[in-house]
Amino acid sequence: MGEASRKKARRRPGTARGAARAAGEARPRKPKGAAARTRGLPRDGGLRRDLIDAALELVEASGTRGLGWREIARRAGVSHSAAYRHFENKEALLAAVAEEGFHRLTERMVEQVAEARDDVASRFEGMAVAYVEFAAESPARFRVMFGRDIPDINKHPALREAHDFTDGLFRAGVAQVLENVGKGGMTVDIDAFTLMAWSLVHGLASLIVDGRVGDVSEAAVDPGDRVRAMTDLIKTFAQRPRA
Amino acid sequence: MGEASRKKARRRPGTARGAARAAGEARPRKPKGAAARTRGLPRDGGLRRDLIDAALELVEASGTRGLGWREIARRAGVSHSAAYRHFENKEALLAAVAEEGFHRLTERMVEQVAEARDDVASRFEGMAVAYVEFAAESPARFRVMFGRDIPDINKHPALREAHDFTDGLFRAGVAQVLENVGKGGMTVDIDAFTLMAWSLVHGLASLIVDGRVGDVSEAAVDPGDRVRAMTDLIKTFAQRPRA
DNA sequence: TCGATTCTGTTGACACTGTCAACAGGGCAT
DNA sequence: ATGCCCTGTTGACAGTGTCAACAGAATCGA
Repeated sequence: MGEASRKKARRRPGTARGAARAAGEARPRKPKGAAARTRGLPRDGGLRRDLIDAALELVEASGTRGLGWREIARRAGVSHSAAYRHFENKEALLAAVAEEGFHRLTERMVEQVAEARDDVASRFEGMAVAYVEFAAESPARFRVMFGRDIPDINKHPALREAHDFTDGLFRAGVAQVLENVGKGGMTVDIDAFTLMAWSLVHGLASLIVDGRVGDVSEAAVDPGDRVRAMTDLIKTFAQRPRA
Repeated sequence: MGEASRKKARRRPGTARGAARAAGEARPRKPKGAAARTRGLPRDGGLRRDLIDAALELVEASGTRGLGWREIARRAGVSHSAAYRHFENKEALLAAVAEEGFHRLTERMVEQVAEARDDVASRFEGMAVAYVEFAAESPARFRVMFGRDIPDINKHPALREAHDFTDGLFRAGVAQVLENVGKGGMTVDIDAFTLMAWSLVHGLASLIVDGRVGDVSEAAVDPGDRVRAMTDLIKTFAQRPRA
């Protein structure tokens, strides 16, 4: 393994493209006209959708490790590398998967809040239940959303937006809780409080996703029940008699 | 992509080995004598160690995604596939990396506890600080330890043991806290309480590792300070005047 | 209406990966 | 001394992500 200078320095015959290109949407040619949306073959509604759906299925089934363009393309009924007309690279596809994940998570949080009793504690509990249940049901997707398959979320504006929306929803809920519970002349840093709440919820979700809870015996405890057990615990301490 | 039956069904000419083999240590030949430790070339102390060290460096530097046998082997001064005399496969190598991670984490927790003031709250805070600081300093290693690069920890007994030891340490600390704080006739489920504490700590660590906290302005808050801010917050609520 | 342009998909290639079989030499026990 | 086993090398194979070159179809500008 000594001998420097092997058979490197091939490739890149003509142009010098491919070197610097944003990880954005698809391969650009020329922005020019603004109406470049419904060109080319109709293809029943867009290959892009099909590719995302196929990727979603595969990610759910076997995680992000065994996810390959060839299999995705096969499921979508096209040849490999067709996907490169719709996604810059694999990371861009995963960003789309993550984006859909945040949309779904937001939906679930809104649902749970709507179903909750009309007090801030119940509403927050609803969001936490939605968060953890979502993670438990779609662990691989959850990992794509929060893991390092997408090293820099800022390179994917749509994903960034979806993330921020979910984030804002959660923060608003936490702020309400704090407002409601924080009487009594205490001054608490809202950011620190939010981070604590998020850590609690995200931590439980992560531990479930990574298979760290429920090793033996009790088999499968409902994730929602775990969250409720936690909030009950907090209430117990909040209402405990003074020492 | 049509035409079934391509040029498959090659390989596997002679023996039928490689089919069923545990994901344990290295390629077994015959356990036989118990003294098979210092055979072959001396190689300054074992290639296995060098491989783990090289893998550690690379994992820290660029995560588990760009981790390749060839580069690892090059750093260790051997040829690719030499590693297969010491590790069943890549997962086994990662398991070794994770195992070392748990050992290191345990060390740090013990250190912090030793340095802490002599009350249970401080000792627990010390463990939490160790946990989160470790994650922040070695995010890639933390991910290997808790992520899904190793799908089933039970296939790696040494890793399982290291994990369980750390886990036990943490649980013992939480149990002490509960014992100390749980006066007042309340009955709390110790498992639920432990899970809550672990979720809080692990959640903060995960959020930091995945770059979810500290997006703007405040740049780099010390992870230990974040933990202390959290425990202070909890104390504030624990000691708040009754409503 | 018609040619030019631009999308979108296919084909085939390249560099690179994990893993394995076949081989080779050194150290150990017999 | 002999033979076995350990540990390393070499070279291969199947499979990966990505790209260049090509080809048909839909649209736009004239």
